[in-house]
Amino acid sequence: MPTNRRPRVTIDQVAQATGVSRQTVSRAINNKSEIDPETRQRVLDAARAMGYRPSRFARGLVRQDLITLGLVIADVLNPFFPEVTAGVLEAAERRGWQVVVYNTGSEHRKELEVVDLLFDQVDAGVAFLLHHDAIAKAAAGNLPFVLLDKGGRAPAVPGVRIDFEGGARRGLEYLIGKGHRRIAMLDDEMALSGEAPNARRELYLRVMGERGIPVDVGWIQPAHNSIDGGAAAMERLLSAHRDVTAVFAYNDVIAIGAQLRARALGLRVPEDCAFLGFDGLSIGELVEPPLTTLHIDKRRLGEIAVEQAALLLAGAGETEIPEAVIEPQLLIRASA
Amino acid sequence: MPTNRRPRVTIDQVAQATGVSRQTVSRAINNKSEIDPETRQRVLDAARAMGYRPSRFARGLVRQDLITLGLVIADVLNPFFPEVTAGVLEAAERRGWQVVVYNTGSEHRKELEVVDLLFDQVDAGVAFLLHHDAIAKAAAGNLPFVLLDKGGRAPAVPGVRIDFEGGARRGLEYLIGKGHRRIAMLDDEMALSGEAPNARRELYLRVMGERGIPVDVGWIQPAHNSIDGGAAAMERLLSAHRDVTAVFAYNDVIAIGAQLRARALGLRVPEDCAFLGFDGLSIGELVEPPLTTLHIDKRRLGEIAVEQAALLLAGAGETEIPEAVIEPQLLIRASA
DNA sequence: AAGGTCTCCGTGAACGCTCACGTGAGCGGT
DNA sequence: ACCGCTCACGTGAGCGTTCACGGAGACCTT
Repeated sequence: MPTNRRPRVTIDQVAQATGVSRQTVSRAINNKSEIDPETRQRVLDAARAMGYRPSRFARGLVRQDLITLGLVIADVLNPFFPEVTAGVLEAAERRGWQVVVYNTGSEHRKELEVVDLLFDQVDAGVAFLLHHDAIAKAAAGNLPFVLLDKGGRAPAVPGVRIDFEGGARRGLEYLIGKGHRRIAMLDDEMALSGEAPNARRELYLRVMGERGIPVDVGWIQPAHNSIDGGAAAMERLLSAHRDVTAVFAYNDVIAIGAQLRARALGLRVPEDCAFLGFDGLSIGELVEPPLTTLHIDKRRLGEIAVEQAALLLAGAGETEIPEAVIEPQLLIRASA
Repeated sequence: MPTNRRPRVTIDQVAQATGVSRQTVSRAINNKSEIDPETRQRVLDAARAMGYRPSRFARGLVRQDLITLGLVIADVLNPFFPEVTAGVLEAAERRGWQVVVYNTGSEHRKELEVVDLLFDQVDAGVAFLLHHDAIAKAAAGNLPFVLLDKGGRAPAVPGVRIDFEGGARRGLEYLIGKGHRRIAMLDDEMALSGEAPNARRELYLRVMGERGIPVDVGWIQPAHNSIDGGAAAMERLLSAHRDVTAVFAYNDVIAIGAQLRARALGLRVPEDCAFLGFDGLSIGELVEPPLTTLHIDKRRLGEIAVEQAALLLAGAGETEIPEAVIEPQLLIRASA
């Protein structure tokens, strides 16, 4: 259905129509000097009338300074990503780069596809990638490439590491310190299927072990990464283990869904059951009671990644990139 | 601090290093036939070793089919925009377009800047623009250009119109039908400063007039477009007019902030004061009680805009673009 | 009148790639 | 020995710009 493209109007055609050379047209279009004001206007008028627009390809070919950054995220609709995006956009703008955005939904096929695209379309990439082979593929090509959230995995790839271990530990110890013993975990079903080790669940098991608190397997519920997913998981959890006193969620979105459902089912928060999220999304302030969570500076995360990409682009070796770690901070609101 | 860029490795250099012609290198890189498997491997290895990556400019110059869409939004952090973005991204991906995103914060200077950038960097633009001159500038250039949310203003520019009048009327009449008479409005301070006529406020005044309900000027409070802004505006409103029974907000974000603050100040919702938002954001479900609102299909909005851009790109005149209107639907949750 | 400056404009060349060809080597069939 | 075919590869041209020049004329200056 898309009709055939209209043919491109070139600078030469404008030149011919105006009776000048292409260089003069170029001068007019780019607002340069060495051109008679009247001629400039004539050219501009003709250009507009003919629908002329310079080819960014031809331009980019000759002036090598236009940089495009590829930003790969999992889900625009998850509030986590817009915040990272804000950081990336800002840092990129400061450098005069433009940013093209790709959404993968963490689907395996899509991730691989996007990595391929990246090589063709951008000068550097900054990405959330879940699947091993997509990461490997991205790292293998010779495109400056930075991983947002590189878990313990993929040490060879430059990127920002979020210290999930430290964060989860702080959170769990806070819960335990408050006297909780029956602490359930609502895990991301994706992270569960992914090949990457899940730092949050591992830490959960480890800390519980350290404190000598027995963990019932039923306490770990996989949840779809969404409000509804969290709600459904909570309902499953409750039907089997009504006695849990605290819930540690994979992230805020799941935590919020869970807390909402728990309240709908008549539980008091935090008296009957406390909730602890992860990410520090601002929407955590909207629910009642406001969600206690491990806050990640997502904006900074995006900025750092761009800085690293800039270093890579400037010719730094992958080993020269300084390690960057983001430390989640316990943000006590009221749900736990 | 950014070191000097490393020079670009060209196809000819790879060719020379491998002892073949550039065409053969091209065949290897692009996975084409008419090449010996062993040669291909040799070339690929050399390319990787030398850090070769084809120039997207040179490529784009010869094959004319790569399309880049520019998406201009006001604020990534406002949940309204990610939803639109999702629609745009999806529609663009279906067409094999890539999308570059610009954030303006609705700042006048930034809007003008971004419009300039657009002309250089993309093949078509889809934008939220608040300021008149930015819109005019965008429309004047000969870049296929579509306005997301074209208010009654700018009839010459193609774009999607959101029927704020119809929506606001439905919402207001619902409130009035519920018996409310002292209905305040929390308006966007930006839209107030902007030159564009504010359909929501106008409708508010008109409908109130039609129903013979006198409006106190103090009932209209400007609010910064954020949760906190809504909260602050609500507090101002309450300190002057404690007797309002309903609040009609410019959008959900402001409504949520207002409702949160009202509850914090001891008001019961909706008994003491009802709240009506605009946009239909999913975060409206998180607050207590869930926010009643005029729901806009934001995803569809993005999709339609891309469709129109595609039409324009295919050579359709601006007048041939079918009018698209999005109708806000009253979504009754519990806050009103 | 000769020289010098300024203003305005045009001409190759180059950017890095792909496309449409052209070519030579190898091989089987007659 | 010839034709014809396939396979692997190379060559010229062209995509649409900008950059570094070069040059013609107008206008001063001495």
